[in-house]
Parts: sequence; structure tokens; C-alpha cells
Amino acid sequence: MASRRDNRRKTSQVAVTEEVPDVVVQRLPLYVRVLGRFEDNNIEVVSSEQLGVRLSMTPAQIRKDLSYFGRFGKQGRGYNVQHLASALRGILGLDVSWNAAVLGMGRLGRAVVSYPGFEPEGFRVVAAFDIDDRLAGEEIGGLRVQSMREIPATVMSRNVKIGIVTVPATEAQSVIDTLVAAGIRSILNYAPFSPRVPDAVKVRSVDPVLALQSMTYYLKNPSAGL
Amino acid sequence: MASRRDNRRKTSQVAVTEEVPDVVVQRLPLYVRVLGRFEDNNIEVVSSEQLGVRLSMTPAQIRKDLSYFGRFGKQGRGYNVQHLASALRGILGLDVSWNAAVLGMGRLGRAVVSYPGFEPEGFRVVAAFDIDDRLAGEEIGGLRVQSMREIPATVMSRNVKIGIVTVPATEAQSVIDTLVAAGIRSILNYAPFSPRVPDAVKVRSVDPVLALQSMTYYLKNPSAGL
DNA sequence: TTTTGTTTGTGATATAAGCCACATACTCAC
DNA sequence: GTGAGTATGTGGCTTATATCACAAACAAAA
Repeated sequence: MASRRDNRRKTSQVAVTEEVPDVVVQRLPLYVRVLGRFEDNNIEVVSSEQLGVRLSMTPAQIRKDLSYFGRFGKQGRGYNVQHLASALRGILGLDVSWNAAVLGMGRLGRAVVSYPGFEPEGFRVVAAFDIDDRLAGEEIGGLRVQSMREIPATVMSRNVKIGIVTVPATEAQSVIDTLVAAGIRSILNYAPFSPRVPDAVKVRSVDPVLALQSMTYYLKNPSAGL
Repeated sequence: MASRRDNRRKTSQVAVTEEVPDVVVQRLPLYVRVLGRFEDNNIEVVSSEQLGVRLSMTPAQIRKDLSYFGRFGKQGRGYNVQHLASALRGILGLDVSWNAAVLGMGRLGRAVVSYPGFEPEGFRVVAAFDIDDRLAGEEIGGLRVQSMREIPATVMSRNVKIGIVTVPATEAQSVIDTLVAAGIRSILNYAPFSPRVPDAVKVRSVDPVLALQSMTYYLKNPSAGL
């Protein structure tokens, strides 16, 4: 008997902000990204139509998505790029910096630690762990590698909010369990498996092999999918 | 006026295999993966219930998904692991090898070329390209780097079916256009942007930053999403 | 002003995806 | 064999997501 989500609508309470679907939340960063491009080009105003073209989606969907969070546009004109961008950054919490820990200092973990794409977006890798205690103490990408046993303490002391899991699939579940026990509620998973976590924990997986494996279906069967 | 998809159902033709939703296709590799685990453990038979536990999904969904492709199970017993695994591999085209080209030989492209996770799954990187012609001729991970101008010829001669795009976002659309023009219909995109491609071309994007940016919403707003 | 042309925000509707529940079919123990 | 137990496959329903389509609001030109 799975516990069903309590889907109560508008209680008499005031700001019980209408439940936002996760699909919508996942699209917001996309909007932030294209808005950034428009900012770069000193464009002041955009329409949902223009955003839709850049993102290959319908203008209606963009407007509906935004309407979950407020009224950002002006009829007959469109959206002020700067204003909308900063509003969305605020909603997503992208106006502040977030600390992350990388778990697993193999090939992949090292690549992640030295990946230059996180820092400019406000994600800071502040800790590195590995299962192999012989690695502990070594320095990788400016970080001292720590034993997994130190996770709870370090999560606290360095205010780590995000776990980036780069251990082999066989170890991944136990590492994730440790993270969850340490209070982490956001996990970026690179291990090729399906993590089991409590409802309160969000996991997003990066899995290029899965992506390839689903595309071969269309290569083999070109008539499918239009 | 966007051209609407022709959604005709069952024509009088015979095997117009009921249109399979893309979400379903994307889940098939997941099934193959867990079945592989069961194979490793010499488990002969599994139920949709057991699969569901491993994948955090309902048994009903798994059965529905499989039913798009045939009847693989036995009532009162479950699914034969080996049989189901090889059936799904066949459906997905994972019983053969696929050749891929990597586009962009920067930090990320080099990591992809030497990533050991593709080969065992039947994906072979057989060509490497870079925009900077000064790189052309250099050898990276056993591959001679080629100029982008050689894409069409190499796609043909080496039977490349998949493009893996690792160029910067600013260059990515033009590289993808080149790939599409060369007949590529499956693209794995690592560039942080939204590609525009014809309907016949499938793109899957790998975008860790987007994943992080959508999770911060829940960190900032813990009450959301249950 | 007034008119014409845009573009938003959103109820209403349409489409898609997920889940339930049960008839059916198979297994196994006795 | 027969009965008890189990798990599939699927029609029908529920829930979620996407789209439509239009009133309301603003801009700009006349």
C-alpha cells in the first residue's frame, strides 16, 4: 500500500503556493540559460514566442510555466529580460552559491572536480571523498581527499548541500545512503544504476550510456517516432 | 502553424506496430541493465514486482511497457531473465555494435574518447574532429584528429551512426547542422544549450549543470515536492 | 483620442502517461 | 488430478501534462 501524495488544493491558509510540477521546475534553468544569452546580446525584451523558438517549445508552455510563479510579462510587449532572469534565478536559488562534495576520486571524480563548468554557475566543490583510504590525504584539484567516514562531519563543517556521486555502480547505493544519513537532500548521480532514496531526497542522474541505448532503438527502427 | 503529427491508429495494414511512446523507449535500457544484474547473479526468473523494487517503479508500469513489444512473461511465474534481456537487447539494437564520432577535442572531448564505459556496451568511438585545424593530425586516445570538413566523408567511410558533441555551446549548433547534413540521426549532446534539429533526428543531452540548477529549487524551498 | 496590432495570463480542453484491478494462465504441493 | 497460490497482460480509469483560444492589457501610430 504505497502512501499516496496529499494533493490538497488551496487550503484556507494564505500563501500555500500552488504545487509546482517537477517537470516545470526542471525547465526553469533552461529559461534562465536562454535569458542569459539574450542579456549577453543586450536584448531588453523578449516574447514567449522568441523564447519558444530558441528552446523548441510552444510559447503557451513557457507562459504557463512562468505563471506558476507570478506575472512577469507585459501584454503587447513581452518579458523584460533582466527582470525575468533575475526573478527566475531567485526562485531557483541561483542567486547564491552552493557547496558540493564529490564522492569517488577515480577517473570520473577527478574530471568532475576539475570541471570548469560548475564554479561560474555558483556550484563550488568543497570536499572530495574516496572509498580507498589509501587515497586519503592526497591532494586532487586543490582538495585533500578524505575518507568516507568523514562525510557526516565534513557535510556539517563545510556546509555541503549537494553530493556528486562518481563511485562505481556497485558502491553507489551505500555511498548515497551515507549521504542521505548525513542530511544531504540533493544528489547528482553519475553511477550507472537506479538509486533508492527517500521522497525528501532529489536525485538527478547523468547517464550517457542510457541516452545512447535509447537512441539506437530509432536507428534500428527508423520508421518509429515519426 | 506548426505541422501536427499524423496520429493515425491501426490502418488496415497488418503490422503497423502500435506507436511506442518515447518515454517507454527511454526506460527499456533501464530494464536491460537490471536484468543484466540478475543475470550476473544467476537468477533465472524475475517478477515485475522485483524489477519494480530495483527501479523504484510500479510493477504495472513495467508490464505495460513490455506489453508494447510482446508477451515475455508467464503467469504465475514471471519473466525468464536471459530471454527477456536478450529480447530487449534485440529490440533496442544492442545486440550489435554502433560507431560514433566525437566532435570537439577539448577537455571534455578527450575525456569522452578515453571513457571506458562505451566500448563494453557496444559503442565504438571511431573518429575525432575538432574545429581548430591546428589540432588536425594529432593523435588522441588512438584516434587521429580530423578537420570538421572531413565529417561527411568520414561518416560514410567509417559507418558512423552517432555524433557525440563536445564543442563549446557557441559552436554546437553549427556542428550539429553539419552532422545532420551528413546523415547522422542520433546525437549525444554535451554542450549546454538547446539544439534545433529536424524531427527525424534524435538528440539526448547530458547536462549536469541543468540538473543541479533544478535541484537547488528544492533546497531553497524544502516544503515543495512533498 | 481612437484604432490597429501585439502579447500576456489563464480557464477550458485535449492528449499523454501512469496505475488499478481482475480475468486468465501457469506452478506446485498433495 | 485438484486446489491453493502467484504473476502476467490489459481494458478502463485517474492523474498529469500540454495545448488552445480568447479576454484583457499595453504600445504605437494616426
